[in-house]
Amino acid sequence: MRHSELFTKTRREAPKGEVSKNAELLIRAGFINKEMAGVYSYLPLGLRVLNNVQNIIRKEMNGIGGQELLLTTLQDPEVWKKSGRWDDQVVDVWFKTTLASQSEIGLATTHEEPLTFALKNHIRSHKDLPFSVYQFQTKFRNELRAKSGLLRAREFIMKDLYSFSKNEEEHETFYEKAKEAYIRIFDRVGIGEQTYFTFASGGSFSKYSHEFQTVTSAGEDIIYVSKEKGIAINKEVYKDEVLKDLGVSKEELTEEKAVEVGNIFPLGTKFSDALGLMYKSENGEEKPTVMGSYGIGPGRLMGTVVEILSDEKGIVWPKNISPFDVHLLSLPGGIEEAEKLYEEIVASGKEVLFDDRDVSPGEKFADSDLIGIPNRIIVSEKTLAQGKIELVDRGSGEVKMVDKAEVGSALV
RNA sequence: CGGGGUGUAGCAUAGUGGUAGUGUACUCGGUUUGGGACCGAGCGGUCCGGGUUCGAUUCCCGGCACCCCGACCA
Repeated sequence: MRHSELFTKTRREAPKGEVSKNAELLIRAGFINKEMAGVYSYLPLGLRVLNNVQNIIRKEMNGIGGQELLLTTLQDPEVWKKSGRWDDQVVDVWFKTTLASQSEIGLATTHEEPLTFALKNHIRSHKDLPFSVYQFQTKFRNELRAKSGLLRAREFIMKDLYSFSKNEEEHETFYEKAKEAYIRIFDRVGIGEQTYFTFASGGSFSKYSHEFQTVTSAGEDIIYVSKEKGIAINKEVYKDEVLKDLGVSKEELTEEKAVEVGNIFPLGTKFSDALGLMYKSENGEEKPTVMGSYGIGPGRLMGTVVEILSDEKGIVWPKNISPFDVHLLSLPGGIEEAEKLYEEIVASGKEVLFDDRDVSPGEKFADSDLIGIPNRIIVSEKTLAQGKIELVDRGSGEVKMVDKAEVGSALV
Protein backbone atom coordinates (compact mmCIF):
# COMPACT_ATOMS: atom_id res chain seq x y z
CA MET A 1 0.00 0.00 0.00
CA ARG A 2 0.97 3.59 -0.42
CA HIS A 3 2.17 5.41 2.68
CA SER A 4 0.48 8.56 1.37
CA GLU A 5 -2.84 6.78 1.85
CA LEU A 6 -2.08 5.35 5.30
CA PHE A 7 -4.02 7.43 7.79
CA THR A 8 -1.83 6.68 10.80
CA LYS A 9 1.02 8.98 11.70
CA THR A 10 4.28 8.27 13.42
CA ARG A 11 5.31 10.30 16.44
CA ARG A 12 8.68 11.61 17.32
CA GLU A 13 8.01 11.67 21.05
CA ALA A 14 7.25 8.78 23.32
CA PRO A 15 3.78 8.99 24.85
CA LYS A 16 3.73 10.47 28.33
CA GLY A 17 3.83 8.00 31.19
CA GLU A 18 4.43 4.95 29.08
CA VAL A 19 7.76 3.42 29.96
CA SER A 20 7.29 -0.04 28.54
CA LYS A 21 9.18 -0.39 25.30
CA ASN A 22 6.50 -2.34 23.48
CA ALA A 23 3.82 0.26 24.17
CA GLU A 24 6.10 3.17 23.43
CA LEU A 25 7.29 1.91 20.06
CA LEU A 26 3.99 0.45 18.90
CA ILE A 27 2.20 3.72 19.73
CA ARG A 28 4.93 5.89 18.19
CA ALA A 29 4.90 3.86 15.00
CA GLY A 30 1.10 3.91 14.81
CA PHE A 31 0.46 0.19 15.28
CA ILE A 32 -1.84 0.48 18.28
CA ASN A 33 -3.93 3.08 20.04
CA LYS A 34 -4.33 3.22 23.78
CA GLU A 35 -7.96 3.52 24.84
CA MET A 36 -7.37 3.26 28.57
CA ALA A 37 -5.09 1.37 30.94
CA GLY A 38 -4.70 -2.17 29.66
CA VAL A 39 -6.99 -1.63 26.66
CA TYR A 40 -5.45 -1.18 23.23
CA SER A 41 -6.91 -0.95 19.73
CA TYR A 42 -5.08 -2.35 16.73
CA LEU A 43 -4.58 0.10 13.87
CA PRO A 44 -3.92 -1.08 10.29
CA LEU A 45 -0.21 -1.79 10.73
CA GLY A 46 -0.75 -3.46 14.09
CA LEU A 47 -3.62 -5.54 12.81
CA ARG A 48 -1.44 -6.83 9.98
CA VAL A 49 1.09 -8.07 12.53
CA LEU A 50 -1.60 -9.51 14.77
CA ASN A 51 -3.15 -11.34 11.82
CA ASN A 52 0.23 -12.73 10.81
CA VAL A 53 0.82 -13.99 14.34
CA GLN A 54 -2.65 -15.51 14.43
CA ASN A 55 -2.22 -17.19 11.08
CA ILE A 56 0.97 -18.86 12.23
CA ILE A 57 -0.83 -20.12 15.32
CA ARG A 58 -3.87 -21.16 13.29
CA LYS A 59 -1.79 -23.27 10.90
CA GLU A 60 -0.06 -25.02 13.76
CA MET A 61 -3.31 -25.70 15.58
CA ASN A 62 -4.90 -27.05 12.41
CA GLY A 63 -1.79 -29.16 11.97
CA ILE A 64 -2.43 -31.04 15.21
CA GLY A 65 -6.07 -31.54 14.33
CA GLY A 66 -7.56 -28.56 16.12
CA GLN A 67 -10.97 -27.48 14.86
CA GLU A 68 -11.54 -23.73 14.94
CA LEU A 69 -14.73 -22.32 16.37
CA LEU A 70 -15.83 -19.11 18.04
CA LEU A 71 -17.49 -19.02 21.42
CA THR A 72 -19.21 -16.00 22.92
CA THR A 73 -17.98 -13.23 25.13
CA LEU A 74 -21.23 -12.93 27.12
CA GLN A 75 -21.44 -15.64 29.73
CA ASP A 76 -24.33 -17.33 31.50
CA PRO A 77 -23.71 -17.46 35.26
CA GLU A 78 -25.61 -20.75 35.60
CA VAL A 79 -22.95 -22.56 33.59
CA TRP A 80 -20.16 -21.14 35.71
CA LYS A 81 -21.91 -21.92 38.97
CA LYS A 82 -21.67 -25.61 38.07
CA SER A 83 -17.90 -25.45 38.40
CA GLY A 84 -17.94 -22.96 41.26
CA ARG A 85 -16.08 -20.34 39.25
CA TRP A 86 -18.81 -17.69 39.15
CA ASP A 87 -17.96 -16.69 42.69
CA ASP A 88 -15.79 -13.59 42.94
CA GLN A 89 -13.99 -15.22 45.83
CA VAL A 90 -12.88 -17.97 43.46
CA VAL A 91 -12.22 -15.96 40.30
CA ASP A 92 -11.55 -12.35 41.20
CA VAL A 93 -11.00 -10.91 37.71
CA TRP A 94 -14.58 -11.10 36.45
CA PHE A 95 -16.24 -8.21 34.69
CA LYS A 96 -19.90 -8.67 35.48
CA THR A 97 -22.87 -6.72 34.22
CA THR A 98 -26.64 -7.04 34.01
CA LEU A 99 -29.20 -7.51 31.27
CA ALA A 100 -32.13 -5.13 30.93
CA SER A 101 -34.12 -7.77 32.81
CA GLN A 102 -31.71 -7.25 35.71
CA SER A 103 -30.29 -10.76 35.47
CA GLU A 104 -26.54 -10.97 35.90
CA ILE A 105 -24.14 -11.99 33.13
CA GLY A 106 -20.35 -12.04 32.79
CA LEU A 107 -17.72 -11.18 30.21
CA ALA A 108 -15.58 -14.22 29.52
CA THR A 109 -12.27 -14.54 31.33
CA THR A 110 -11.69 -17.99 29.78
CA HIS A 111 -13.89 -20.64 28.18
CA GLU A 112 -13.63 -24.07 29.81
CA GLU A 113 -17.15 -23.98 31.19
CA PRO A 114 -19.17 -22.80 28.19
CA LEU A 115 -17.26 -25.02 25.78
CA THR A 116 -17.57 -28.13 27.93
CA PHE A 117 -21.25 -27.43 28.42
CA ALA A 118 -21.89 -26.81 24.71
CA LEU A 119 -20.14 -30.05 23.75
CA LYS A 120 -22.70 -32.06 25.68
CA ASN A 121 -24.95 -31.58 22.67
CA HIS A 122 -22.44 -33.37 20.45
CA ILE A 123 -20.38 -35.87 22.40
CA ARG A 124 -21.86 -39.20 23.46
CA SER A 125 -19.54 -42.05 22.61
CA HIS A 126 -15.94 -43.18 22.85
CA LYS A 127 -16.13 -43.06 19.05
CA ASP A 128 -16.37 -39.26 19.26
CA LEU A 129 -13.02 -39.02 21.05
CA PRO A 130 -10.34 -37.74 20.99
CA PHE A 131 -10.59 -34.32 19.40
CA SER A 132 -9.62 -30.74 20.05
CA VAL A 133 -11.12 -27.34 19.36
CA TYR A 134 -9.74 -23.84 19.52
CA GLN A 135 -10.63 -20.21 18.98
CA PHE A 136 -9.23 -16.72 18.87
CA GLN A 137 -11.43 -14.84 21.28
CA THR A 138 -11.47 -11.72 23.37
CA LYS A 139 -10.97 -12.28 27.07
CA PHE A 140 -11.77 -9.76 29.76
CA ARG A 141 -9.92 -9.82 33.03
CA ASN A 142 -10.36 -7.15 35.64
CA GLU A 143 -6.69 -7.05 36.58
CA LEU A 144 -5.93 -5.03 39.69
CA ARG A 145 -3.09 -3.48 37.81
CA ALA A 146 -2.76 -3.46 34.04
CA LYS A 147 0.80 -2.73 33.00
CA SER A 148 3.63 -3.07 30.52
CA GLY A 149 1.62 -2.21 27.42
CA LEU A 150 0.43 -5.29 25.58
CA LEU A 151 2.00 -7.61 28.13
CA ARG A 152 -0.74 -7.36 30.75
CA ALA A 153 -4.05 -6.07 29.46
CA ARG A 154 -7.62 -6.12 30.74
CA GLU A 155 -9.04 -6.89 27.31
CA PHE A 156 -7.02 -9.11 25.03
CA ILE A 157 -7.31 -11.75 22.36
CA MET A 158 -6.40 -15.26 23.32
CA LYS A 159 -6.00 -18.39 21.32
CA ASP A 160 -7.32 -21.10 23.57
CA LEU A 161 -7.40 -24.72 22.53
CA TYR A 162 -9.06 -27.48 24.53
CA SER A 163 -8.44 -31.18 24.08
CA PHE A 164 -10.86 -33.97 24.93
CA SER A 165 -9.62 -37.51 25.37
CA LYS A 166 -10.92 -40.86 26.60
CA ASN A 167 -8.17 -41.38 29.14
CA GLU A 168 -4.87 -40.10 30.51
CA GLU A 169 -2.78 -41.98 28.01
CA GLU A 170 -4.63 -40.53 25.06
CA HIS A 171 -4.43 -37.11 26.66
CA GLU A 172 -0.65 -37.43 27.05
CA THR A 173 -0.23 -38.21 23.38
CA PHE A 174 -2.06 -35.06 22.36
CA TYR A 175 -0.34 -32.96 25.02
CA GLU A 176 3.03 -33.86 23.56
CA LYS A 177 1.88 -32.91 20.06
CA ALA A 178 0.59 -29.58 21.33
CA LYS A 179 3.89 -28.92 23.05
CA GLU A 180 5.79 -29.50 19.81
CA ALA A 181 3.39 -27.21 17.92
CA TYR A 182 3.95 -24.48 20.51
CA ILE A 183 7.71 -24.74 20.12
CA ARG A 184 7.31 -24.29 16.37
CA ILE A 185 5.04 -21.27 16.87
CA PHE A 186 7.60 -19.40 18.98
CA ASP A 187 10.33 -20.26 16.48
CA ARG A 188 8.26 -18.97 13.61
CA VAL A 189 7.40 -15.65 15.24
CA GLY A 190 11.10 -15.09 15.86
CA ILE A 191 11.62 -15.60 19.59
CA GLY A 192 12.32 -19.32 19.71
CA GLU A 193 15.86 -18.80 20.90
CA GLN A 194 14.79 -16.85 24.00
CA THR A 195 11.77 -19.00 24.81
CA TYR A 196 12.01 -21.86 27.29
CA PHE A 197 9.74 -24.76 28.05
CA THR A 198 9.13 -24.09 31.72
CA PHE A 199 7.84 -26.24 34.54
CA ALA A 200 5.26 -24.50 36.70
CA SER A 201 2.76 -25.49 39.34
CA GLY A 202 0.22 -27.96 38.07
CA GLY A 203 -2.80 -27.36 40.24
CA SER A 204 -4.78 -30.36 41.32
CA PHE A 205 -4.59 -32.56 38.24
CA SER A 206 -0.92 -33.07 37.64
CA LYS A 207 2.44 -32.42 39.12
CA TYR A 208 3.27 -29.65 36.68
CA SER A 209 1.73 -27.35 34.17
CA HIS A 210 3.98 -26.08 31.42
CA GLU A 211 4.66 -22.53 30.41
CA PHE A 212 6.55 -21.07 27.50
CA GLN A 213 8.60 -18.30 29.01
CA THR A 214 10.48 -15.76 26.93
CA VAL A 215 13.50 -14.24 28.63
CA THR A 216 13.40 -10.44 28.67
CA SER A 217 13.92 -7.76 31.30
CA ALA A 218 10.34 -6.64 30.63
CA GLY A 219 9.06 -9.90 32.07
CA GLU A 220 7.24 -10.16 35.37
CA ASP A 221 7.94 -13.81 36.10
CA ILE A 222 11.16 -15.18 37.54
CA ILE A 223 12.41 -18.41 36.03
CA TYR A 224 15.53 -20.54 36.47
CA VAL A 225 16.97 -21.48 33.10
CA SER A 226 19.11 -24.45 32.20
CA LYS A 227 20.62 -23.41 28.88
CA GLU A 228 22.22 -26.81 28.64
CA LYS A 229 18.95 -28.72 28.81
CA GLY A 230 16.87 -26.02 27.15
CA ILE A 231 14.30 -25.96 29.94
CA ALA A 232 13.41 -23.68 32.81
CA ILE A 233 11.71 -23.82 36.19
CA ASN A 234 9.26 -21.21 37.39
CA LYS A 235 10.19 -19.66 40.72
CA GLU A 236 6.85 -20.88 42.12
CA VAL A 237 8.12 -24.49 41.98
CA TYR A 238 11.83 -23.83 42.45
CA LYS A 239 12.40 -26.46 45.18
CA ASP A 240 14.99 -29.14 45.80
CA GLU A 241 12.41 -31.83 45.18
CA VAL A 242 11.57 -30.40 41.75
CA LEU A 243 15.21 -30.00 40.77
CA LYS A 244 15.80 -33.62 41.63
CA ASP A 245 12.71 -34.64 39.73
CA LEU A 246 13.90 -32.86 36.58
CA GLY A 247 17.50 -33.90 36.99
CA VAL A 248 18.98 -30.43 37.13
CA SER A 249 21.38 -28.88 39.63
CA LYS A 250 21.34 -25.36 41.02
CA GLU A 251 24.77 -24.74 39.48
CA GLU A 252 23.51 -25.02 35.93
CA LEU A 253 20.54 -22.68 36.48
CA THR A 254 20.52 -18.95 35.90
CA GLU A 255 17.81 -16.66 37.24
CA GLU A 256 16.03 -14.67 34.53
CA LYS A 257 13.00 -12.41 34.17
CA ALA A 258 10.58 -13.71 31.59
CA VAL A 259 7.19 -13.23 29.95
CA GLU A 260 4.77 -16.13 29.89
CA VAL A 261 3.89 -16.25 26.18
CA GLY A 262 2.04 -19.53 26.34
CA ASN A 263 0.93 -22.24 28.71
CA ILE A 264 -0.42 -25.72 28.44
CA PHE A 265 -1.90 -27.72 31.27
CA PRO A 266 -3.85 -30.86 31.97
CA LEU A 267 -7.35 -30.28 33.32
CA GLY A 268 -8.11 -33.89 34.17
CA THR A 269 -11.84 -34.38 34.54
CA LYS A 270 -12.51 -31.28 36.61
CA PHE A 271 -14.78 -29.61 34.06
CA SER A 272 -16.23 -32.72 32.46
CA ASP A 273 -17.27 -33.87 35.92
CA ALA A 274 -18.66 -30.50 36.95
CA LEU A 275 -20.58 -29.92 33.72
CA GLY A 276 -21.36 -33.52 32.89
CA LEU A 277 -19.43 -34.06 29.67
CA MET A 278 -19.55 -37.86 29.74
CA TYR A 279 -19.13 -40.53 27.09
CA LYS A 280 -20.09 -44.22 26.87
CA SER A 281 -17.04 -46.45 26.78
CA GLU A 282 -16.76 -49.59 24.64
CA ASN A 283 -18.19 -51.69 27.43
CA GLY A 284 -21.01 -49.29 28.11
CA GLU A 285 -19.61 -47.44 31.11
CA GLU A 286 -20.34 -43.75 31.56
CA LYS A 287 -17.01 -41.91 31.80
CA PRO A 288 -15.88 -38.27 32.05
CA THR A 289 -13.71 -36.95 29.24
CA VAL A 290 -10.12 -36.07 30.07
CA MET A 291 -9.35 -32.49 29.16
CA GLY A 292 -6.40 -30.23 28.52
CA SER A 293 -6.08 -26.50 27.97
CA TYR A 294 -3.57 -24.68 25.77
CA GLY A 295 -3.28 -20.90 25.61
CA ILE A 296 -1.36 -18.23 23.72
CA GLY A 297 -2.04 -14.50 23.72
CA PRO A 298 -1.24 -13.20 20.22
CA GLY A 299 -1.15 -9.59 21.41
CA ARG A 300 1.14 -10.36 24.29
CA LEU A 301 3.31 -12.32 21.87
CA MET A 302 3.48 -9.32 19.56
CA GLY A 303 4.49 -7.09 22.48
CA THR A 304 7.13 -9.56 23.56
CA VAL A 305 8.64 -9.62 20.06
CA VAL A 306 8.95 -5.83 20.20
CA GLU A 307 10.58 -5.97 23.62
CA ILE A 308 13.19 -8.40 22.38
CA LEU A 309 13.88 -7.42 18.80
CA SER A 310 13.66 -3.62 18.74
CA ASP A 311 16.67 -1.30 18.84
CA GLU A 312 17.22 2.37 19.66
CA LYS A 313 15.75 3.47 16.31
CA GLY A 314 12.60 1.43 16.43
CA ILE A 315 11.08 -1.95 15.84
CA VAL A 316 12.75 -4.79 13.93
CA TRP A 317 10.09 -7.25 12.83
CA PRO A 318 10.92 -10.85 12.05
CA LYS A 319 9.94 -11.44 8.43
CA ASN A 320 7.19 -13.93 9.32
CA ILE A 321 5.08 -11.40 11.18
CA SER A 322 6.18 -8.09 9.66
CA PRO A 323 3.25 -5.96 8.47
CA PHE A 324 4.88 -5.86 5.03
CA ASP A 325 7.66 -7.77 3.26
CA VAL A 326 9.22 -4.69 1.75
CA HIS A 327 9.43 -0.99 2.56
CA LEU A 328 10.01 0.87 -0.69
CA LEU A 329 11.30 4.45 -0.36
CA SER A 330 11.33 6.87 -3.25
CA LEU A 331 13.85 9.67 -2.93
CA PRO A 332 14.31 12.69 -5.21
CA GLY A 333 15.36 11.68 -8.70
CA GLY A 334 13.91 8.20 -8.26
CA ILE A 335 10.21 8.91 -8.09
CA GLU A 336 9.21 7.55 -11.49
CA GLU A 337 11.40 4.52 -11.21
CA ALA A 338 10.04 3.77 -7.72
CA GLU A 339 6.49 3.91 -9.07
CA LYS A 340 7.37 1.28 -11.66
CA LEU A 341 9.12 -0.88 -9.13
CA TYR A 342 6.13 -0.62 -6.78
CA GLU A 343 3.82 -2.00 -9.45
CA GLU A 344 6.25 -4.81 -10.16
CA ILE A 345 6.60 -5.83 -6.52
CA VAL A 346 2.84 -5.76 -6.04
CA ALA A 347 2.44 -7.92 -9.15
CA SER A 348 4.98 -10.39 -7.76
CA GLY A 349 2.69 -10.98 -4.78
CA LYS A 350 4.93 -9.41 -2.14
CA GLU A 351 3.36 -7.16 0.47
CA VAL A 352 4.93 -3.74 0.07
CA LEU A 353 4.60 -0.41 1.85
CA PHE A 354 5.57 2.31 -0.62
CA ASP A 355 6.67 5.57 0.95
CA ASP A 356 5.58 7.83 -1.90
CA ARG A 357 5.08 10.86 0.33
CA ASP A 358 6.53 14.23 -0.52
CA VAL A 359 8.61 14.48 2.62
CA SER A 360 12.33 14.75 3.24
CA PRO A 361 14.58 11.72 2.90
CA GLY A 362 15.47 11.99 6.57
CA GLU A 363 11.86 11.65 7.60
CA LYS A 364 11.39 8.61 5.37
CA PHE A 365 14.46 6.93 6.84
CA ALA A 366 13.41 7.69 10.41
CA ASP A 367 9.88 6.38 9.84
CA SER A 368 11.22 3.31 8.09
CA ASP A 369 13.51 2.53 11.02
CA LEU A 370 10.64 3.02 13.45
CA ILE A 371 8.11 0.88 11.57
CA GLY A 372 10.67 -1.90 11.24
CA ILE A 373 9.91 -3.74 8.00
CA PRO A 374 12.86 -6.11 7.44
CA ASN A 375 13.62 -5.17 3.80
CA ARG A 376 14.10 -1.58 2.71
CA ILE A 377 14.49 -0.65 -0.92
CA ILE A 378 15.65 2.83 -1.87
CA VAL A 379 15.33 4.31 -5.32
CA SER A 380 16.94 7.71 -5.87
CA GLU A 381 19.03 9.73 -8.27
CA LYS A 382 22.09 8.25 -6.64
CA THR A 383 21.05 4.62 -7.07
CA LEU A 384 19.83 5.17 -10.62
CA ALA A 385 23.16 6.77 -11.57
CA GLN A 386 24.71 3.37 -10.82
CA GLY A 387 21.90 1.60 -12.65
CA LYS A 388 20.96 -0.17 -9.44
CA ILE A 389 18.70 0.04 -6.45
CA GLU A 390 19.70 0.02 -2.79
CA LEU A 391 18.62 -2.75 -0.47
CA VAL A 392 18.95 -2.33 3.30
CA ASP A 393 18.45 -5.00 5.93
CA ARG A 394 16.66 -3.30 8.85
CA GLY A 395 18.01 -5.77 11.36
CA SER A 396 21.73 -5.73 10.50
CA GLY A 397 21.87 -2.40 8.71
CA GLU A 398 23.68 -4.13 5.85
CA VAL A 399 23.46 -2.24 2.55
CA LYS A 400 23.59 -3.87 -0.89
CA MET A 401 23.45 -2.32 -4.33
CA VAL A 402 21.65 -4.73 -6.60
CA ASP A 403 20.33 -4.87 -10.13
CA LYS A 404 16.60 -4.44 -10.37
CA ALA A 405 16.21 -7.97 -11.70
CA GLU A 406 17.85 -9.40 -8.59
CA VAL A 407 15.59 -7.69 -6.07
CA GLY A 408 13.29 -10.64 -5.52
CA SER A 409 16.04 -13.06 -4.65
CA ALA A 410 17.96 -10.61 -2.46
CA LEU A 411 15.17 -10.02 0.08
CA VAL A 412 15.53 -11.48 3.56
C1' C B 1 -5.83 -3.57 47.04
C1' G B 2 -1.28 -0.82 49.95
C1' G B 3 2.58 2.82 48.81
C1' G B 4 4.72 6.66 45.56
C1' G B 5 4.30 9.99 41.40
C1' U B 6 1.83 12.79 37.45
C1' G B 7 -2.54 15.49 35.09
C1' U B 8 -1.12 22.53 31.01
C1' A B 9 -2.70 22.85 22.84
C1' G B 10 -3.28 16.71 18.58
C1' C B 11 1.62 15.10 20.91
C1' A B 12 5.79 16.37 24.23
C1' U B 13 7.06 19.95 27.82
C1' A B 14 8.11 25.11 30.86
C1' G B 15 6.23 28.47 34.21
C1' U B 16 3.14 31.58 37.43
C1' G B 17 -1.95 33.87 43.23
C1' G B 18 -2.96 38.97 38.42
C1' U B 19 -3.82 38.70 29.94
C1' A B 20 -0.03 30.94 29.91
C1' G B 21 5.51 30.14 27.04
C1' U B 22 8.53 26.70 23.96
C1' G B 23 9.26 22.44 20.62
C1' U B 24 6.65 19.41 17.36
C1' A B 25 2.25 18.56 14.56
C1' C B 26 -1.46 21.27 11.71
C1' U B 27 -3.03 25.65 7.94
C1' C B 28 -1.16 29.40 4.29
C1' G B 29 3.06 31.57 1.32
C1' G B 30 8.09 30.94 -0.31
C1' U B 31 12.83 28.31 -0.57
C1' U B 32 14.48 23.10 -0.08
C1' U B 33 15.40 17.28 -0.76
C1' G B 34 20.40 10.75 1.10
C1' G B 35 19.17 10.77 8.06
C1' G B 36 13.15 13.66 11.24
C1' A B 37 15.19 20.86 6.12
C1' C B 38 14.65 26.49 6.42
C1' C B 39 12.20 31.47 6.59
C1' G B 40 7.67 34.16 7.49
C1' A B 41 2.50 34.29 8.97
C1' G B 42 -1.56 31.70 11.45
C1' C B 43 -4.92 28.17 14.34
C1' G B 44 -4.94 25.84 19.05
C1' G B 45 -4.41 24.79 25.96
C1' U B 46 -4.49 24.69 32.30
C1' C B 47 -8.64 16.74 34.09
C1' C B 48 -13.62 17.25 36.95
C1' G B 49 -16.23 19.23 41.40
C1' G B 50 -15.99 22.16 45.71
C1' G B 51 -13.30 25.64 49.08
C1' U B 52 -9.97 29.94 50.37
C1' U B 53 -9.31 34.73 47.75
C1' C B 54 -10.95 41.01 44.93
C1' G B 55 -8.83 37.30 41.57
C1' A B 56 -6.99 30.06 41.34
C1' U B 57 -3.83 26.91 36.02
C1' U B 58 -1.04 27.83 40.70
C1' C B 59 -2.96 27.06 47.52
C1' C B 60 -6.54 23.51 50.25
C1' C B 61 -10.28 19.32 50.14
C1' G B 62 -12.71 15.54 47.32
C1' G B 63 -13.17 12.77 42.81
C1' C B 64 -11.47 10.69 38.30
C1' A B 65 -7.57 9.18 35.05
C1' C B 66 -2.67 7.56 33.91
C1' C B 67 2.39 5.67 35.25
C1' C B 68 5.79 3.15 38.69
C1' C B 69 6.91 -0.30 43.09
C1' G B 70 4.56 -4.14 45.88
C1' A B 71 0.67 -7.71 46.51
C1' C B 72 -2.43 -10.48 43.06
C1' C B 73 -2.39 -13.23 38.30
C1' A B 74 -7.91 -18.86 39.24
